[in-house]
Amino acid sequence: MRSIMKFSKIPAVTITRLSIYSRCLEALAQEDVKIIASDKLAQKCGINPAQIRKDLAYFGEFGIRGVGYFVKELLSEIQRILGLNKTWKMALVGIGNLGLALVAHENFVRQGYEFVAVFDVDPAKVGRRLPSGQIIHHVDDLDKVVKEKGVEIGVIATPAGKAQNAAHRFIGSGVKAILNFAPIQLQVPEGMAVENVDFTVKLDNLAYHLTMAEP
Amino acid sequence: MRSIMKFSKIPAVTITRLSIYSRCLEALAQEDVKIIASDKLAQKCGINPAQIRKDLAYFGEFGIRGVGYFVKELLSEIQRILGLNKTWKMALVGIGNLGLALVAHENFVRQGYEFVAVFDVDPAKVGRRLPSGQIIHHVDDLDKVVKEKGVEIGVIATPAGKAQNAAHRFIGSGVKAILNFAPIQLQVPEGMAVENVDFTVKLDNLAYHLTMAEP
DNA sequence: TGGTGTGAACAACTTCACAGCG
DNA sequence: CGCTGTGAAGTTGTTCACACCA
Repeated sequence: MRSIMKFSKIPAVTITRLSIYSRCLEALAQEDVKIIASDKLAQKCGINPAQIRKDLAYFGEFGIRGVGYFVKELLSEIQRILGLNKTWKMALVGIGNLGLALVAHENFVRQGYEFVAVFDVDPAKVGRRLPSGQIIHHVDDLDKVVKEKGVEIGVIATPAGKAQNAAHRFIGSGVKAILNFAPIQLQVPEGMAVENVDFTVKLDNLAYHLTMAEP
Repeated sequence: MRSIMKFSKIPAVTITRLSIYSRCLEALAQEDVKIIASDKLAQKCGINPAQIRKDLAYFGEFGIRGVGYFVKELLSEIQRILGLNKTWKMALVGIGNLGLALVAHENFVRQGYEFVAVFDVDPAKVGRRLPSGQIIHHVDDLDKVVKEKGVEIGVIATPAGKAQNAAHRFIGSGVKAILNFAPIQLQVPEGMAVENVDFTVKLDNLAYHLTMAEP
């Protein structure tokens, strides 16, 4: 049964947790841990051990009964499942403070993600070259550049008011996945994957928690 | 029954959605929309209308049957529920690209969040003043400064390897809420609220989606 | 009349508990 | 023996459908 995927509706959260497992396993591999049981891994991730086993079971049987999981092997299986055995090409729209920070962020490259193109509308920025090497294109050229470079994931780091427009450009250019940092609910057609990175929402959660915890 | 909270275990996701509703309502208020029905609001948020009504019902009765909700009134009710009728004081650890972008991000202030202190370990940075006015303190002074300034929310924007240490500092200083940008699962004591802002995980979700959608 | 508020049905996800295997 | 893999039980969250009221 090994490595046979049972596509019986995998919960969305399972994928998120796989990503977390892979992180913990990377740390373990670095500490030279060879084998780990679901209980220990669970503790490290703050997740129930049965949950881990169930999540993995959607994709195959990766453990050894009575023993646990080989750290390196499990890590590479998870990375394969997530599609991290290739480099994903990303394009960024919005070269503000946040956009710059994202392009400069070395975590992406280490993880198999790469910014191959960047865009803005500001004429003062267009044509300039970033420290990381990319030339800033005008958003009007997005369609052309995205197709030329084979961009697969669009990243939006514009102000909220410009985000939907940026999304439209990506949609038109055939990009099928968007990572959205703007605090707005994007309207996209069926089949388009959108993930929101939304610190305002997270902060509101904390504010609520603190307000409730008051005496 | 108006304004009476029925603390009967409110789902965590409800709070997240309230934050999204408040955003949509802000946009509607700006477009001078006075009244909105749950169906329309649902469409704008990409959420089921019954879900919206149920979420609101946890906190009171804010609508008028046969009519809908007064936009401004509902907005201010939600903001009150979330605890946004005050300014929350935040401290940031880690003045890298991301940290700088966060401090410069004007969205926070507009929303009632303010960075009152910033920290780093780099001697070359400590003592300098940011464009936004804050002096960079050494992390060793975190406890003192946090108490002096009455910091309520800690923000971690360090590399993964330094994040747990930063968390420990915040824990020791009495801060009860952490917004964590580092790609690591923080270990914190009971009663501490942690929210992770995790774009690597979000990207992995997109990568998985794209991999599955392949022919 | 038309949309809210809500019990009741449904769906999704999590945890338990233990058979089964290395 | 000990830990995985997994059905079954439990829990949590979502949607339906309609009574009820402005």
